[in-house]
Amino acid sequence: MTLTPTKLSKSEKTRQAILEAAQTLFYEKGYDGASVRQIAEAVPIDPAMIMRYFGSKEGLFSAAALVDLRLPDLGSIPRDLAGKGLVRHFLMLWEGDRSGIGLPILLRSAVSNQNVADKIHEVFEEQVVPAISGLVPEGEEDSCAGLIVSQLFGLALCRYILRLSPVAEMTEQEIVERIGAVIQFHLDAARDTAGSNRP
Amino acid sequence: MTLTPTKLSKSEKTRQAILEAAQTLFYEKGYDGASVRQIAEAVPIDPAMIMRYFGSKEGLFSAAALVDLRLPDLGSIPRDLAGKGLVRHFLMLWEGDRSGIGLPILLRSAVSNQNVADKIHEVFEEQVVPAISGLVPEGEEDSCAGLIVSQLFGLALCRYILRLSPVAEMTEQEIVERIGAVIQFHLDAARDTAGSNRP
DNA sequence: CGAGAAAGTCAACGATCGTTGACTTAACTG
DNA sequence: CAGTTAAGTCAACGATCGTTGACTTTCTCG
Repeated sequence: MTLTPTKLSKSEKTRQAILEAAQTLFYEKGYDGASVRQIAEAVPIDPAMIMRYFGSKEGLFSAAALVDLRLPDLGSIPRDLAGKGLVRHFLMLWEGDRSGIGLPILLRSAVSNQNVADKIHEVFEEQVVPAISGLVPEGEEDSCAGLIVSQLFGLALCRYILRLSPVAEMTEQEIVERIGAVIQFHLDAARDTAGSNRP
Repeated sequence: MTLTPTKLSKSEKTRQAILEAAQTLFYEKGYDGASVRQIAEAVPIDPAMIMRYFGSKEGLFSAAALVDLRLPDLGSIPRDLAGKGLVRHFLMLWEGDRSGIGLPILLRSAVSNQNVADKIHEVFEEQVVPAISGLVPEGEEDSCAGLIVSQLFGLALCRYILRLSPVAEMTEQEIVERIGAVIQFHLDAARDTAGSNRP
């Protein structure tokens, strides 16, 4: 057989090892701050292997920072719980297992890298806007989603990146309640203001 | 005289020129992204002069990223206008003249630099918390300030750094109204929840 | 003018970076 | 076992970085 003795071929195993080390370092230090050599040293493997498996540092980053937000169907929960639900889901991307690390990686690197910022635009349009489009009137999805993302990105920035004391030390529950109320506020505001400026 | 023929001594003029070029480039590309050589080329001057005037790249950054938020006295305006006022003032740091560029510079670099993140902590404790401490009950200042800063930093992140379409394209007035309402929401929530979890 | 200080230039240092190609070792196949 | 392919190592490339010290130019003042 050309395939796996136990589960994964040998090359696939090192490929995964590289990917995990890359995710850890890209998450901690961003795209520019994490060097190919440091990632290789963490595996450990020769830096040249990274080029063989992923072509370039950019190729490695693209493979390490895939984002699938797996946003829940907000239509299936009571409308007035959507705010808290979104915050809880968002917190899990940072505090949960490795499967949700894509967005944290992107956010850490987007500030100093326009290509990465563009990737966030894609995630926004393909995953965030559709998820909340059922909750707000037509024509309000974009601006409402933008305002919600502003609050959630600001939360992640202060809590996980800057580690601003009060925000970093709040319990998960406190965050869900106080930020959830704000997200809910945005959702309700979008419903209320709709039509007020229409022909 | 040893001093100025017109207004500034020659050395002070180039010092200012270096500082302005540094602010522009640090703002656009962050601490790591902007090199001493690029800044020197923009002045234009030899890179060695930067070391003579500011000692090191860190010294230049410290001089370029001084932050004085000049927050207004929130006690002198109606309490229910504080939210919008804070947002308006915050937007001016990015869209106003060069005098308010300190925080934008810090924010751009803090994501990939722990030293800069610590500087933001200082600004938070010395300037932000005192400014809003008169508006919320004792014991709530820190958490309330943290939540407000979360929203404002998230706004700056999406509007000026990521340039996320809906947030970047809103008019200043729209932002003031919709984000201002959220800031006001945080302030009111801090007043309401005070005492509910007290001994 | 001429001496001395200030302002500015120049070339080079060691370090790190992403990337490459030649080479060696391990694994699989006939 | 022999031969081919895959997996991994090694040394080096050109580029850029922050920083340094020696040098030259410009200005100031006795």
